Amino acid sequence: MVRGKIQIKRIENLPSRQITFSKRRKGLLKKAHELSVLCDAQVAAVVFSQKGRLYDFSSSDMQKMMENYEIYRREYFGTERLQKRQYVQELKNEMATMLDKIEILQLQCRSLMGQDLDSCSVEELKEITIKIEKSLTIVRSRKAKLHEDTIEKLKAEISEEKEVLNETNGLRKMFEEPTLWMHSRSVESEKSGPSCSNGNMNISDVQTDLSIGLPESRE
Amino acid sequence: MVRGKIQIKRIENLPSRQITFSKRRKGLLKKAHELSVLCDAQVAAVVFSQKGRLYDFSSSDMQKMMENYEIYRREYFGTERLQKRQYVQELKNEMATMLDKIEILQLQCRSLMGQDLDSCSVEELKEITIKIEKSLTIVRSRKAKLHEDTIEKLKAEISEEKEVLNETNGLRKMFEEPTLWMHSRSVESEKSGPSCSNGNMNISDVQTDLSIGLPESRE
DNA sequence: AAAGCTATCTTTAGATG
DNA sequence: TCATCTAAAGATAGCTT
Repeated sequence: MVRGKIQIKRIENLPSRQITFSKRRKGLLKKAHELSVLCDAQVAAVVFSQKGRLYDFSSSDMQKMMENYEIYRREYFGTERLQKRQYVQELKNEMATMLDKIEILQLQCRSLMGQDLDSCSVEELKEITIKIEKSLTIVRSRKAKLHEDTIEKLKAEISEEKEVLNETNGLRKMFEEPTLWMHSRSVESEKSGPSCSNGNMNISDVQTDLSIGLPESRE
Repeated sequence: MVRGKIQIKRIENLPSRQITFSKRRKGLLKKAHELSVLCDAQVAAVVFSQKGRLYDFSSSDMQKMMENYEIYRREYFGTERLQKRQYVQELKNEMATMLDKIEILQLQCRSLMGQDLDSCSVEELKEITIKIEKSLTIVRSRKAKLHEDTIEKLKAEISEEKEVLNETNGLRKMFEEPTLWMHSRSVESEKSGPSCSNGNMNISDVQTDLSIGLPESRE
């Protein structure tokens, strides 16, 4: 029996829920009917079960009811149906604009592709020629730029490889002819600047001489 | 107090009816809410007072609810509104197609005008170049054709003028050196035939000699 | 007019058939 | 699944404030 009052939250037990649905649904529609009769009011109630079955009550024609609803909403919350008509109109306007745009673009494209020239005057043809030549210039310069970039990259790669090679050679020399390498190395570092991350520190700044005698000031 | 159970029929007493309306209306909407929560169902209730005031409850979007209702009932209802919605959908689809078209055309135009090339590979640039060069060829040949036509026309005009000039010169000569002219003219007319609109009548056919004496037959 | 009271009616949760 | 039962919960008619 009904011991405590139930809380209004989803009934998890499916059979219970179905039973309750059936009972309360019937109750709701009955109440709707009673309200409509007692108070001479327009009442509609619509219920969909979870399975999508429809149960409804309407004191008058449901369609009229819904139209009234929309009219009411239009007055208070903006002009839903009116807006819909305006909306359709706007869509159509937009489409007209788009059609124009498409036509213009198509003409432009065609003229750029040398189509539909029959109606063009010499002057117009000149203009088109100039346009196309400009495009050609732009595309060619872009292509040239790409080629240059590629060449630059390749050059960079090659010089890098050379450097690695030089270093390897240098190392080999260092072992094969130590004195000669030291000399060439110091000359090279004068040209290309410091190569250490430390900046001011340079191989040639490091005193590698062996001095014997009294200390002297270094500069 | 509540003596006997009430009968479900219109309450004639206005204040009573209004009070009952207020109370039962609240009750109905509450029940609708409870049903929707307890049974996880879609529930909507709409109530219009006699004065036309609206009170409603909907477990989900009322608009959707009504759409569902219409879909469910479309066998019984006319399909007017549904069709309208489909129409809007169709318009939207068409617009989407048009937008795509515009985009494609714009890209085409831009590429033909040498814009937006940053993302193009050398291969693509080559293709574009070829396209543009083709266009240029077409436009130039069209221009050349127009020029040729113009030249043709001018030539024709000139030769016509020349003819007129010749004729004028001829007339002048006729007056300046009649005999000489008559000779050359008759020779010429043998070649080119009659030039008068009258056909068989020719200037040289007109007897301009002054003859004195008896008439003689002419041939 | 709106809000509260309360006796009584109505609904309905849970059980049972 | 479905109807029926039952008592608590809930709704509310008529009243009061």
